[in-house]
Amino acid sequence: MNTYTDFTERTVEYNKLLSDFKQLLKINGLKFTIQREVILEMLYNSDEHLTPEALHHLIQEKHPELGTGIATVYRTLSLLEDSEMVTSLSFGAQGKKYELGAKDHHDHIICTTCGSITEFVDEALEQRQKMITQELGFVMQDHSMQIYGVCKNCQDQTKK
Amino acid sequence: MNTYTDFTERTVEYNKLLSDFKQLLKINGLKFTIQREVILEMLYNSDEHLTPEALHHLIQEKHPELGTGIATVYRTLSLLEDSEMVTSLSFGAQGKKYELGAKDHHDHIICTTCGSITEFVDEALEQRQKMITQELGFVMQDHSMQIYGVCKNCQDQTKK
DNA sequence: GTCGCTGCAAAGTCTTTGCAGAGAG
DNA sequence: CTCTCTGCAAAGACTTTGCAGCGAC
Repeated sequence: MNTYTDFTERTVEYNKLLSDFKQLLKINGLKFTIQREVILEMLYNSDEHLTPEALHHLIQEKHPELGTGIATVYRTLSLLEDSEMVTSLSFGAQGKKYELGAKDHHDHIICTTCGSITEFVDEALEQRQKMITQELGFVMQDHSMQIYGVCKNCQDQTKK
Repeated sequence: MNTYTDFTERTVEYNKLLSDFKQLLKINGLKFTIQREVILEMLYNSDEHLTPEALHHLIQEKHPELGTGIATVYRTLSLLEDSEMVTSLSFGAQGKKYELGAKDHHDHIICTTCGSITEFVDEALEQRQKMITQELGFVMQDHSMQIYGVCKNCQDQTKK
């Protein structure tokens, strides 16, 4: 699981991520373990926004031999979040969901019927946010935006 | 605590809110209790965004004779949230904060140093959000936006 | 070898629920 | 009077922590 021999664009991207992670660990005198790699890999390969529990299930499924504990998942997510390699999202429901932070900045639109999360980017919105922040005398560090609605799919479902 | 005899603008507004609440309770065959009124009142009189626990403390402080339980606070907040009279905000930290939903729509800018929450409204942002939602084929129900940064106050503190 | 990491289980938080008595309508 | 509410305490859900053995470096 450690080394890829084919170099599609995706694996190149993943390898960069992985080496960043290793770098990060080294700098802080931390160790690179199979569990940590698997967690990163799962986050990378999932298009979903995962809860710690969902992530744990996924790992149990794909790598049952590791017997990874939920505590390790939490610990690694904290580590990754502190290092800004993943971002946590907290919506109305309880619990957080995590996504890889390496992706470009984007916002989220959440379907209140099926719970799916779609990402989008809008430059006009970004610009406007910067302006507002300045007007209010803040120094902006980050921002997040969520729109809640009903997605095309669920609208169609209802019509049937 | 039940009846105000002066009619400043603020109490008029509060009385409207209160009668809406009573209306809501009546429609659903629920009862109007002192505890429920106090919770609404505290939410109305607080400019803060309150956690259930903070709200509970506040109530204990202002109306210790009621001995209001935390469970009642949670139950009432759920009730109010279901009825869309209050809105819950969940940020990165754990736990939710609540605010009265009767206020006009607005977004939040949160100081990552002192934790204070400032509200703002921006029409351009609102418009843009509507457009995006349409483009993505969603029917918009709601949205929320948070900007994280350092407020003027905390910037000044740091300089000293 | 050393010292951080891991799984497990126990301990914490925060929130919800069951129950019997209190109280609104 | 009836049926909902309430406070209390117990139970739940989700996270964090302590510890002894394991494993990366």
